Amino acid sequence: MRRPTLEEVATAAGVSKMTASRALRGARDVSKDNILKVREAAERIGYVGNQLALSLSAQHTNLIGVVVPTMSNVVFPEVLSGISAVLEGTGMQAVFGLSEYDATKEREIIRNMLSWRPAAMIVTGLDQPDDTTRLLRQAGVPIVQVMDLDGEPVDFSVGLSHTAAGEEMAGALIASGRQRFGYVGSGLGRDLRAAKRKAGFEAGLARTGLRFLAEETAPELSSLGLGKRLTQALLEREPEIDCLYYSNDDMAAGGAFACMELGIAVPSRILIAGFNGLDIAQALPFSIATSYSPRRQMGETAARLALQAMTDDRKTLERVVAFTPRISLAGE
Amino acid sequence: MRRPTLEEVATAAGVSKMTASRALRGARDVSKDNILKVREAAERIGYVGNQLALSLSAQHTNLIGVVVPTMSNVVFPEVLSGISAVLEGTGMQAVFGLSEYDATKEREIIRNMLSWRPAAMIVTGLDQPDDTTRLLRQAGVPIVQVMDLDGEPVDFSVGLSHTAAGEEMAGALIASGRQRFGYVGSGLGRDLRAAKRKAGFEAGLARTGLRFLAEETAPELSSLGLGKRLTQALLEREPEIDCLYYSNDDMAAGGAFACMELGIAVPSRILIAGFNGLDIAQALPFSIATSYSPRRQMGETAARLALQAMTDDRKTLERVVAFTPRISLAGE
DNA sequence: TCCGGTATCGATACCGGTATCGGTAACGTA
DNA sequence: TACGTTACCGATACCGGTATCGATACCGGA
Repeated sequence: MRRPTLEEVATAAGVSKMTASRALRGARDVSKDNILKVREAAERIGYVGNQLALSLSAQHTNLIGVVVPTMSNVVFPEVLSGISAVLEGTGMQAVFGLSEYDATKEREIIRNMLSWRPAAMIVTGLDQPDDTTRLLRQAGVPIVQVMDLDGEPVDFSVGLSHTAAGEEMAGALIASGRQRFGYVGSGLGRDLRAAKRKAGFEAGLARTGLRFLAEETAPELSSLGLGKRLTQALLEREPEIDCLYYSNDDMAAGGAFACMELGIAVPSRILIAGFNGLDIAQALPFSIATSYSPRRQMGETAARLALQAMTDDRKTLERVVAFTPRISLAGE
Repeated sequence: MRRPTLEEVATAAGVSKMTASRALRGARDVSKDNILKVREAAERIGYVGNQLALSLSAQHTNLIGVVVPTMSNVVFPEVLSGISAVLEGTGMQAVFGLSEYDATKEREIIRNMLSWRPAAMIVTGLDQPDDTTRLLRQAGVPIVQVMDLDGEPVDFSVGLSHTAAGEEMAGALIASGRQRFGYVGSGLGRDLRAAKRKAGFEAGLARTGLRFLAEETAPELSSLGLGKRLTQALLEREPEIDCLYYSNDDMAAGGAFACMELGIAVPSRILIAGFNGLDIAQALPFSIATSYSPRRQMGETAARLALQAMTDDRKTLERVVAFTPRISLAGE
């Protein structure tokens, strides 16, 4: 049971394939009579056009390839959401792929996507290995690298500097009087942006001669549960801490829960600082510090940039779109 | 600057297109010498195969279309994650689409995807309008409907009964001694599964002659912040409530935060019940009730089923894969 | 020397659309 | 009547791969 082809629609309508094609596309040079006949025939036999043939013939697709590392951190679904919203109604279609923070897997996904001849690609981060970068460069379509700024983009980058974000958070926390810092992290080594924030934070501490008095990290990806466990472990080892920096808000919220269970006042006794500005950081009944990252907006901007680069002259577009995360210490 | 074609690789290697094709695919009937020459040429000029031509020729693709309503509820990213994991290494590629809980948008996405001739489709829920169902049925490929069971699947359904889940939660809460119930919901009218849970819960209450004493709902999608606001509003109107049922765990956790701020003991004074069994329901420093839904597992099962139905005889496969959510009142 | 088998290669057709271009019919006008 | 214009239609080529099948070269054995 094969799907009906345009040829079959044409036969059913008693016209040629070419006339049927024109009729369905609303092209000119078709009589009203035939338009009706073809539409009716197509409807009747349930014809659905074949993008494979169309795209092969037209030498381009309406596909935009999007690669993100994971879905288990809400920021990426939000980026996808922003991309999807901008593409809505443009006739473009996003194709998603998950790299699981694995460079090899990422390259295979990108190669796979490129074999579909997408009109543009949006990938996460700037830290791809050289062979992946070459692949992207040779694709001959606009490449937008999203989420990060610390590095050199293939074509365009849309994001924020995680190094700077970490450093500024450190500065703000020191300015607020904190002195004994600890770090709780997850998935370092894989999550390069979290690692950049940590490095930036440490640089910020170093400016006033400070450093982390304790660290607790795990290779797993971030989660509330992990943040809670690692925080408990860290506070047991080093109870004198007065400020904890986390790899992100999920971990930080978990840490906040740990403090609640231990009866530790937040933020008076221990200040908890994360990254992202998730919903949870605001809804919590007490304040935790965070940097608001405009995830959805970055997705939207990346998609818009990709669309522009497809049509406009690429040279006239800004190569780098920088966002600055707003730091909040007070939970608002 | 067009991408190089197989023809160009062949010319560069000094062989015919056909030999080049065979060499790159590792097919037989090519000399070792030519294999090397073609591989080298392809590598040198950065050849990437063209899936459009391949799939058009082969009359099938390696695409699996996946449609979910939103990314702003973590359960869907998790389903996607499960699908993606199962497809990993099978050569199949997932293509995602977001319907935003809009039936018209959903139909357009499905039509769009079908025009790419996917090898299977995975869509959310069983409540598509008739024209969408017809579209799916006529596609001639395996259709897996995921997340829900209350309805008749086109081919296969993988999920749980939300009606039953609501009803059972009501029973469990009544059995635990609660009597004055309230409901806090979001996105009803759009989120049909949340509506089913509510209806089931009400049926469960009705069995012992009970009903919701107060409801607070909003058309927006669920979020922690919304759950918090609606809970505050509801408790102001109806402070005598001793149990609140929520459309899901996001909302419930928001409600829990609202109670904390109001100094209301949870669960002793008010029991809070959600749905999904999210991470947050466990990490919270006090217990909230929830039904654990195996989101990732449903995604995995749906993907596996799609793969099987593509190869095996469809008739031998179970049409319905049912999961039963485990209810937890105690936060574990 | 001749023959069958094996290894290797390439010409051709085809997948299902659309661009292109030439053809036909109808009509108005000189 | 002859001709140009307009409206409409369809045959053909092409996009970039692979399946198929026939061709060629080489080898060993009779």
